[in-house]
Amino acid sequence: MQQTQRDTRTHAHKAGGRHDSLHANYNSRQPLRSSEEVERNVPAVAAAAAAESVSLGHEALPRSHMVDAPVPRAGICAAAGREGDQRVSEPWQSKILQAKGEAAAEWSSRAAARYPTDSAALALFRLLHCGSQCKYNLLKTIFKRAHSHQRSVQGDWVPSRFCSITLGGPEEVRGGERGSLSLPLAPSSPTESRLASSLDMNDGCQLNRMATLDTNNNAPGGVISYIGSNGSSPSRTSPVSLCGSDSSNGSCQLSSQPAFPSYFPPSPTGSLVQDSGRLYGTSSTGLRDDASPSSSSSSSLSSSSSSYSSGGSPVGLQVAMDDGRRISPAKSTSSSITKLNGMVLLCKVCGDVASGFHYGVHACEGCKGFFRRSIQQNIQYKKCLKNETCNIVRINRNRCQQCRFKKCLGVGMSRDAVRFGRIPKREKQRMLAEMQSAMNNMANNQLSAQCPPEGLSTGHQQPASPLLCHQPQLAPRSPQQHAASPPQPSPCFAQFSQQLTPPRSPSPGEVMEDVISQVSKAHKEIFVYAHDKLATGPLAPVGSENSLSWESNWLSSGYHGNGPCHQNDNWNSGSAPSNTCHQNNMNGHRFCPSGYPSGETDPSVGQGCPQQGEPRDILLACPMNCHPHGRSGRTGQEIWEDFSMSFTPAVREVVEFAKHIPGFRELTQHDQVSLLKAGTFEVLMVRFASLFNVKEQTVTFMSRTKYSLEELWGMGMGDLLTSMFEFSEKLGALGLSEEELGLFTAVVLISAGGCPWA
DNA sequence: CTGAAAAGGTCAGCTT
DNA sequence: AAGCTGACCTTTTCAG
Repeated sequence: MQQTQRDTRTHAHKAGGRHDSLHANYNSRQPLRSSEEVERNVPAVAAAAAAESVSLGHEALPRSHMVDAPVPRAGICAAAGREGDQRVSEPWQSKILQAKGEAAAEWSSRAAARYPTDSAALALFRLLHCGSQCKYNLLKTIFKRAHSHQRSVQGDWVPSRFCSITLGGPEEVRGGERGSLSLPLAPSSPTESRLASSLDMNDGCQLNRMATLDTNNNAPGGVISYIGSNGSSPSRTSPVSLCGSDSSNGSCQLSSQPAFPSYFPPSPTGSLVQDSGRLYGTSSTGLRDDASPSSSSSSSLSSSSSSYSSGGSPVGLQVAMDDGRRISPAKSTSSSITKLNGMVLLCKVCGDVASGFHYGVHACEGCKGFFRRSIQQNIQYKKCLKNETCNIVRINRNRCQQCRFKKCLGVGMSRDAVRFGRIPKREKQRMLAEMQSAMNNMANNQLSAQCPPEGLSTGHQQPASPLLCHQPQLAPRSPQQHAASPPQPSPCFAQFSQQLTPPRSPSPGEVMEDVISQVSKAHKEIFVYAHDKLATGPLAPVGSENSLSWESNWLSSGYHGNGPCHQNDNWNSGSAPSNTCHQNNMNGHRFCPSGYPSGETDPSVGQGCPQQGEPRDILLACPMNCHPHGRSGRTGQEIWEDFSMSFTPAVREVVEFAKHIPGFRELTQHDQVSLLKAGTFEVLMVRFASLFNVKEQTVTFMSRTKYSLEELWGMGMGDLLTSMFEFSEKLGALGLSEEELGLFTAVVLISAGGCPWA
């Protein structure tokens, strides 16, 4: 059959050229792009727009909404079977729950009305709002993706959420064939994960620079290899060079890039590039205006880069350095090597020399062809004999097709790039215009049927559509533009349109895979410390290299001991918070308490926040806080500022992550804020779990200081401390992969504030 | 218009 | 012998 197809294609090609072939180019498929088809993709596009804009960012989600508001009883409290913080006001709880109910109802009805066929967004809607069974199935899916190490999912764990995560008991369930695009796969084994984690530090887009490619080759050039699960795939997709021995050649040129990756493969989350640039006060250098992969792979990645004739395997490969040295390319002259600052980029799938940026990742010709054939011919590969744990490297990449394909998807190769090919820019704009128009119409219809969404305390005019309201983050547009012209596609938006859900009706499995893909990818890329701490199976020992890398990420991503280095940070723009009562709210969870030495009363209770001049009494026992005891010479307000700012990046990441959950941005801002208010703390609890060393009964803070249980009790950490230890133990015992943790986090966030399983 | 980059196509050689 | 791989090639798109 495959041969038949192949022959057909070949014949067609020979007879009438590529445009007559089965896989004719995009132009021949243009008729498929009807407005309805486009509209079906609106959720995905909206997600892209969400990625692009940051309406729920700083302006739209002021501190008063994010932190000051009392958070409903955290699921974490229930994690240990304890009562939640009774100080959380009932009115707030009911408000949140009501908001959630409204959100869910509206969400579901809206989704059902708009998208009669499954879309990525709808799939998640359904999963999260169609009832307990669906939720249960989702979580089963998560755990079916568990890897070969032992774990268990107790049958009744879902209803009580965290508290039901149990220890022990093997469950050997492997997921089926993956069908997602840009799906970051988890490392194939905990050992590999930990290894990768230990390597993949700081910038999350670590590259392994091998000084030489060939022991016989003294070329000082290097290879940029992606370090990942299998030693060749990255935890991130961003190639950032490390300083090498030939640093004079600019191998450190990228060292000024933010720790938060400034380069992502084309995907919805490609917007992170821009967002991160804004958030972390650094300019994004990885993308040109349209964020096309080409630019990211070559144009910007390596201003000094060049493609030159070479090819072949790393063995014997001759590397041309920037100084022009070139040593006898081993193979033909048509295959090129992708270089970055004089170093060779390797295939993310197998570690071979990458020939370019193919389907969203740097890949070799072999993997490119393999992936293309897999998609074009929809090949169902034989099941892996090794439980899908094959390590895909150059020398054995042909041994297991299933694992190779899985790896291709895992490192971010896009199915849609194969399906659609390259989409002309004008076509992207046309599609965007149609989508925008559709969104406008829907928004108008909604507005006519309901009251305008509750405005946030931003002072901005509330746009009708979440999609539209995100535009202010982009270049200002004239009223005429708003009224008449379709919006100029934002860079990442435009890029994402190239990877839309295909016009055909995807199978439910594919839809789910796409949703999972988006969520897990967002989780992987947004939470800068996700992959090296939490996603690698059992929790890494606190204080280990991993935990330091986690902290390094935080530190390098904008936070420093002396305060944040963010720019355009409207939450914590460097000014002293006029109202720091959010700490008291956090204190309500007794996790980040304003602890006071025993015998002293907490002056902040009922009186607002500590005033200047009383720093000696302030204890902020939160892992995020580098200086829980404060520092000499600092006023109480400054200490609170420190603490506030140390928390900001974490909260921001949660918000960013939420925006990347398919369909989340379809909610009204009110609902989004409600969910975030309810869920941010819970998500952070999940993330903090890795800082709790159950065995040693210690917690490692941002300051890299390890505190014992007794010390923490002394700081005023309450019952939540115990709960967190229990939760950390249970969560860690699951050994969730990064992908699983991402899905879990999404569920926690969207289900926050109450039991979602009821 | 041109060059670069990324897409799809081809087919000799390899593996099963 | 059939199927697969991947190096090489052609085509298409886009930025300058």
